[in-house]
Parts: sequence; structure tokens; C-alpha cells
Amino acid sequence: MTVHTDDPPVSSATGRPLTTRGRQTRRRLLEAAEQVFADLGYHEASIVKITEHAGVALGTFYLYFDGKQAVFDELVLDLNSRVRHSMSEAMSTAADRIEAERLGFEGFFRFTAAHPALYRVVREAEFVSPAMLKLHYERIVDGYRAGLAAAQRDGEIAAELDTDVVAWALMGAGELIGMRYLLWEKDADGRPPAQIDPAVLDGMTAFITRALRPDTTEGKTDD
Amino acid sequence: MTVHTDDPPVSSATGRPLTTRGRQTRRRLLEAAEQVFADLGYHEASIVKITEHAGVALGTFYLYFDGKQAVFDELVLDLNSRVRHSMSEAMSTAADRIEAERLGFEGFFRFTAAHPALYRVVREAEFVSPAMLKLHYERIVDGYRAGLAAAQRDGEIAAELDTDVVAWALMGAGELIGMRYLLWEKDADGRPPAQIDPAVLDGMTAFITRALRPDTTEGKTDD
DNA sequence: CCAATACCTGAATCGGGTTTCATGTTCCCG
DNA sequence: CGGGAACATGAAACCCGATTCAGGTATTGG
Repeated sequence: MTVHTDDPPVSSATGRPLTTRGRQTRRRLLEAAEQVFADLGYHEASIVKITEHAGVALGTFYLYFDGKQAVFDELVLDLNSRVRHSMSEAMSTAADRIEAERLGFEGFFRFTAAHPALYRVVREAEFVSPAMLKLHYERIVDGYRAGLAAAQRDGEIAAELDTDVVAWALMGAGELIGMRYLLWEKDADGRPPAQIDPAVLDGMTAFITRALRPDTTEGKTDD
Repeated sequence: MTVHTDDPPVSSATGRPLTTRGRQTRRRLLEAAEQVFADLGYHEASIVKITEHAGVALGTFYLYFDGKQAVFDELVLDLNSRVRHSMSEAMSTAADRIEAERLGFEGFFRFTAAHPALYRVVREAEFVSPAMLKLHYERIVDGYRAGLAAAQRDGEIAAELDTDVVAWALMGAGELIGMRYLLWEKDADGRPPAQIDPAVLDGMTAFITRALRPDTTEGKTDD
């Protein structure tokens, strides 16, 4: 529910800096937008519903945002930084790249499980705001590819792999696995699972490990 | 552009069977819908635009379809059968499962490259018609899993793999690779590529091969 | 040629959404 | 405590699209 905004918030509409009261209203609107977009999707959501949820009047919205699409974009950016944070935090304790992969997916799945509807917002950006979706994926892949390339130099993963292609493939795999086993899965009470089925994570890890591990004949760079 | 409809077309609105003229009008509407949804997305598309594109009056639409969502659903189903056809046709000449994987992806990418906008329609179903998207993915995965399981029994792919998880992972990987290297890629003239970069397909194949191939120590069932 | 049947038409109905703006209200500094 | 800046309000202007329906037009079998 928390919204991260590192830059000092300004009213997007005018560029004017905000007082404490203004900042708080803006934050309330952004959090309301998050909730409403997540629950209803972009097109069913409306500014009226967002302002009602935030407990402010309709017109107030336009003091802080340029319009519906503008809040949506800001939201996607915010979610992107939160997912990446969840992933990199999870990976931070890894001993090697293959463990990092498992932990990274765990972090991703944890985020998705904790905010099932939120990740739908990101995917809906493909249709609402393609540039934002592109940014989202590219930011994730950039870090990914860098990690893979470094591991490759250290001989932790096979040299023949194309890190760029692999990074996109893994991201796509994670996304569909998350969709299938988190967003679509219902337990006995029809509730979505609080976290990913460990067997699935194991299956995923086995798959990734097999794909990435160096061939046994391959020489290791021992620095 | 061709629309496949195996069942004799009937007016969805009334269930009444159609004469030749009626069938033709219905087909024109469905093809126009395909075009308009692909170009504009679901929400920007409108019945007026679809009927204009088809060269019929607004009201005619409702003689053949129950509404906007109904054509969309029918379209997703149609596209699903076309993608699967493209994939299974490509796979039909494969000597073993790993070659089948490569050819299957080639078929998928060929379809996506030939109809760049169409695959967006399928993905938009996540928000417009979730049940249709689920059906789409599950139909693809079902065939996939069956093929993997059979190959596993024959010792063509590693026994330890969870075919269910692998099927979803591969489908996700293919989808994001297609998005990145077909839908987003522009050549010098800003045109999307007519087919996938062979280097990418090779990278993808290497990745899949490594993940699926049996361990060298693994015993083969020799029937 | 004449029903009768199948098709087609598009103005009108109905519902809804975004954005603006003239008018308050609150806050805070001197 | 007075007044200006910042903030808040919600009715109204404006735009757009799905769906209906009463009234036409093509087609065809006899």
C-alpha cells in the first residue's frame, strides 16, 4: 500500500511545489488510484471513483495530476521500483548466480502473491501506456543481463548462452508461472494462495539450473 | 486475414441459421473486427468503426453478434486456433522433441511476425475477457505438456523435469521473446522485422536444449 | 409477379466519463 | 488577527459510445 516517491512531490499539473497538506492529499490520491486501478482495471476505473476513495472532491484530482493516464504512468513506475526492490533484496544473500536466480524468483513471486492485483496493473500498461511497460521490462532485464554476464565471466553459468535472450526468456517464464500458480490458483476456500507452491518453485529452479549450469567439460576461470 | 469457423455460422444474437448472404456479412464483420481491434485495442475500437470498416450499417452488427465483448471473444478463440495450427504444422516434421521445440517456437514466431498486432489482441483478453485468455493458454499448454510427457517416457528429455511447470515456463519465455524481438524491434526504416532474428532463435534453442536434454548419466528407455 | 422471408438501415435513446472553472475554505505569516 | 496564498469543491460543459427499434430493401420459391 505504501507509495514510494523519492523526488519531492510537486503538483504535476502546475509544477508548483507543495506544502505538507498538499503532499498528503497527493499521496492519498495516488494510493486511491493504486487501489482502484488494481480492483477495476484502467477502463472501469474512473476519476470519480478514485477521488471518492481518497475522500476528496472530483476537482481536487486535477490539482495534482494531469489526467487519468498520468496517474497511471506514475503508478507503473512506482510499482516497477517496488518489484525490483523485492527481487534485489531477495537476491542479496545469494552465494552464487544460480542461487540468486532462485531467490530472485522467490522475491518476484512474493511480491505478486502479496499484491495479486497490482501486477495486473503493470501488465495492463501494455495497452494503456506501452512506453511505461517497455521501461518496466527493460529496467528489470538490464539488471538481469548484467548479473548473468558477470556470472558468465566467473564461469558460474555456461559461456555459450546469450545473456540477452536468456534474460528475456527467464522474465517471461517467471511472469507466466506467477500468473498460472499465483493469480489463477485457488485453494479449497477459493482464496488465492499466500505464496507460491514450493514444488513449483523447485520445478522452476531445476529448469533454470539445468539451462544455466556450465557444461561439465567447460573450463572455469579461477581468479 | 482469413477467419476460420468450423461450425456453420449462425447469428449469435438469435441462433437463427443464415443464408449465404448472411454468412458473408457476418464474416465481413468478424474480419473488420479483427482489423479494428488489432489496430486500436479493445477500448478505442468501437462498433461504429467496425461496421464502417465492414461497409455495413451500425445496426447490422447486432443481427450477428450479441455485443462488443461477444465478437472479441469469438476473435480470441479464432486466433487461438490459428496460432496452434501454425505451431503444430511447424512441429510436424520434427525428428525428436528438442527439434520439435525449436520448430514450434519458429511457428509461433512466424505467426506473430506475420500478424504483429493480432497477438496483442490475445493478450488484451487478460483484461477484456479473462476466461478467454485462460482458455487460450490452457489449450496451448495442454498439447505442450502432453508432448513433453511423451518425450520424457522416451528418454528424450530429462526425467526430473516437472512437465507442467516447464510447459508454462516455455510458453512465457516464448511470449516475451516474441514481444521483445518481433513487436518492439524496428529495422532501419522503422518497420517491424518480417521474421525473428535467427541469432535469437538460436539463443532460445540453446537455452531450451540445455534445460531439457537428459543428463548424460541418465539411462535411456530403448523400446 | 407476388408474397414471405431474410436482411439491412441509422436516428434516437441511454448511460457514462473526463475535464474545467467560478466559488468557497483553510492555513500561516507578519 | 488580517489578508493573501494554497488548497478544495462539485455542478456543469462537453464528448463519446453501446444498444435498440420502427421502418425500409433485397431475395427467393411458387
